[in-house]
Amino acid sequence: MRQAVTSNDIIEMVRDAGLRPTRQRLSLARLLFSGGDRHVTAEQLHSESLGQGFSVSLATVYNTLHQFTTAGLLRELVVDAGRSYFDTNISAHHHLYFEDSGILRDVAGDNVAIGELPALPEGAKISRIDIIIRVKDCAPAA
Amino acid sequence: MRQAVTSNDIIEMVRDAGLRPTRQRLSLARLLFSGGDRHVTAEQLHSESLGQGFSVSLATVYNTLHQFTTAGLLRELVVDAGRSYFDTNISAHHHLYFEDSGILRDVAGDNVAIGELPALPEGAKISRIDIIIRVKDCAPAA
DNA sequence: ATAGCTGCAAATGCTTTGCAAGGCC
DNA sequence: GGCCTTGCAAAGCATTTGCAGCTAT
Repeated sequence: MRQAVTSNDIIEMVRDAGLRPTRQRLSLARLLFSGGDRHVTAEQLHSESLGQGFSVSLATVYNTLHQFTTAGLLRELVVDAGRSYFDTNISAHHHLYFEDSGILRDVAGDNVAIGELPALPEGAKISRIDIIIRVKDCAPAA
Repeated sequence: MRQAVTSNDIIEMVRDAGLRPTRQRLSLARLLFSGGDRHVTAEQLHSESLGQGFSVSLATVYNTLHQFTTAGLLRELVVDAGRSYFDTNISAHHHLYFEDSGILRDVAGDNVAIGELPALPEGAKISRIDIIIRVKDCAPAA
């Protein structure tokens, strides 16, 4: 797991992504990458930032999330129409989605094996394989 | 593959789903289930119906698609934020998604094997496993 | 007759964009 | 100083909803 706790790490991470280390981006990066792996929506991250006392506009949150995604710091995932999550864990892994609570949990990549892949059309390259295991009726412990 | 070509088949299919066989639902069902397997968006189905000379409001298309989905005649799948496809193939299978063209293709369920499943929280039941293989850079033949 | 369905248009919710002001290098 | 960023508010898009009128049974 990526460890980026110090301010310098955060600054460097943003700079390495080819982005200016502005106050907003650093604050958001700190929220995203200081703890363990996270799955957040733009809305969630926005209210978190407000809760922590620094204000970032929602538009900037969206912009930043997409910039981080393009830079490879985040992975976007779509579970429901009209709701995008951003996953701070960019290693190969899959997801367990609790339909009732909307909670998302990682599944280690090697817990789900993909067998034989279908033949791809000539020239096509796999950019990613998303596996979402949808679960019902029982909310996770928390 | 489901074969439902005659009007009677269509009527029965809708009736079996617990829905009244109205003109609109029958027309849409005919578009959806007369050919082979299809992946359509609400918007697509709506313009198809207009093209065929019968008019159905977009709201009704959405309602109908969701009613069919709830009844188990369709399967909804989300590949991109803000775009829902409805798949007339409800058997176990997965998808190849061409990111450039937005085209979706079925992958036979047995071409992708799921190995060991992660332990689920107590009481949880898998409602579905979605596997989307995202492909880049090459549009399919058609 | 009546319960269910449809159509329209307005409302919703998430996301993106345009543009003026501000901040990093 | 110059260019990238930000913030706000407005626009955008897909989808849903409210309600009056219509239709299958």
